[in-house]
Amino acid sequence: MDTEDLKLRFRKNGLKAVPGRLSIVKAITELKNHPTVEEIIDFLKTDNKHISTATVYKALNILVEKKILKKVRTEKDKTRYEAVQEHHHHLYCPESERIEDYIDEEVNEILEKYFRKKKIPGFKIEQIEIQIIGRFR
Amino acid sequence: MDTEDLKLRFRKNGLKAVPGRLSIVKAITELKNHPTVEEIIDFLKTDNKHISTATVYKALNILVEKKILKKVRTEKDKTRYEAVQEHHHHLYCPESERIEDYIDEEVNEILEKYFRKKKIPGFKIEQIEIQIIGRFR
DNA sequence: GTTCCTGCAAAGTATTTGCAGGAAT
DNA sequence: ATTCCTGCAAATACTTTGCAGGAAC
Repeated sequence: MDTEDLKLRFRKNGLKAVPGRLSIVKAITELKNHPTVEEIIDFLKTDNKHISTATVYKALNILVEKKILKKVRTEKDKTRYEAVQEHHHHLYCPESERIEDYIDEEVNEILEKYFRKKKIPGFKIEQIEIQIIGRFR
Repeated sequence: MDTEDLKLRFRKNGLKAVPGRLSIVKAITELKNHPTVEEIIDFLKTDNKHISTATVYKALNILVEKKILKKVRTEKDKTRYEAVQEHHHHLYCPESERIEDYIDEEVNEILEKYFRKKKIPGFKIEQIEIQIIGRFR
């Protein structure tokens, strides 16, 4: 994610382009692993960027609200975060707690087509997300 | 879920068929709404069954481990629980935090067939769960 | 200059743990 | 008899909040 794009995106959402927020989003995109708050802070520490826990939490909440980030939750306690990008799904291994993005236009089309035909009474579908549970080898 | 069946299931898993556990699983099946711990305790209170928070948490963790219950997590903080039954998916409305089970053999078959053909390199699929996000009306 | 961000410490909520007594096997 | 469950209170883990100073607009 390009820094200037990101700044624009912040401003479009009425957010100031402050270093804290920028570095948080950059950390999440660079880490890739759907990091926890702890992992984000550690990453920034390694980068010699100090940022307090409270600031990270505050920034994360705002960014989720503005749909720049998204929460990812597993059966474990800690919330993980990812940068919102194209429509994607997750490969998840409960044992290692590893999560990978899974992008597959074909399956999207199949599901979209299926649910266009097969309506669910009383429910308006906005998005479909698949969680593919298994093991990495 | 029948009480005797449940007791058998407990014993098969090396768990004692104690009242606490029985009433918790019954509460979850009767509540249907993927209840939180608080909702489970409130439900039991109404039933004049007192049970301490710690006991509920301990029981829930054991039952999840033994695969009699399952955690259901949303972007909100509180963990919700459901009784494990047939393979199903979730309709989820973030606004109302309402979750409904969605059972659809047809979509299971479509996905199964699709992923039998289309392998994901380095990943062994065990289960596929769809989260259908939208709004109830 | 105004509004919003940042950090610290304190508070809040959800969940876990240790231990002593009690119930199921 | 043994093993495991139950409840209480205390502890822990994660996240939020209030406030004062500082940075972006």
